[in-house]
Amino acid sequence: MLTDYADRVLDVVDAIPAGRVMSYGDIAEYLGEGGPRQVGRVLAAYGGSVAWWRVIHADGTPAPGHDLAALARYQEEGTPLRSSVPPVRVHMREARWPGPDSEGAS
DNA sequence: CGTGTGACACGTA
DNA sequence: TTACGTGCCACAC
Repeated sequence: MLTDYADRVLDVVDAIPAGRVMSYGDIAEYLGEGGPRQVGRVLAAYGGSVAWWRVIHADGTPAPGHDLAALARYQEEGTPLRSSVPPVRVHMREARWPGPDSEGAS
């Protein structure tokens, strides 16, 4: 059963375009509720249905245990990386995505 | 109902 | 740059 909050999180993650990423805190801030822990918990539970690798820490490091899988996606998606080997780090300054709002923004 | 833990973030050393 | 401590919220025990 997907809670309303989980549904919002998954919706935002699914909206992240290839080559772009968002931090847990960014998503929580975009939704305006909960916190980075809640976002992470949702992805850990239902992340299997979304591009969880596009959701990473504020440092640019992917989820622990899946850093290699995420790395493969980044190389495939063309995500700007600062480090191609562990500790895998995404170039947040360039890859950070403002949110779905930027798609229809004037 | 108290304690521990976690796919986090931030400040400071 | 890494390491440590603290605040945050939700959940398992």
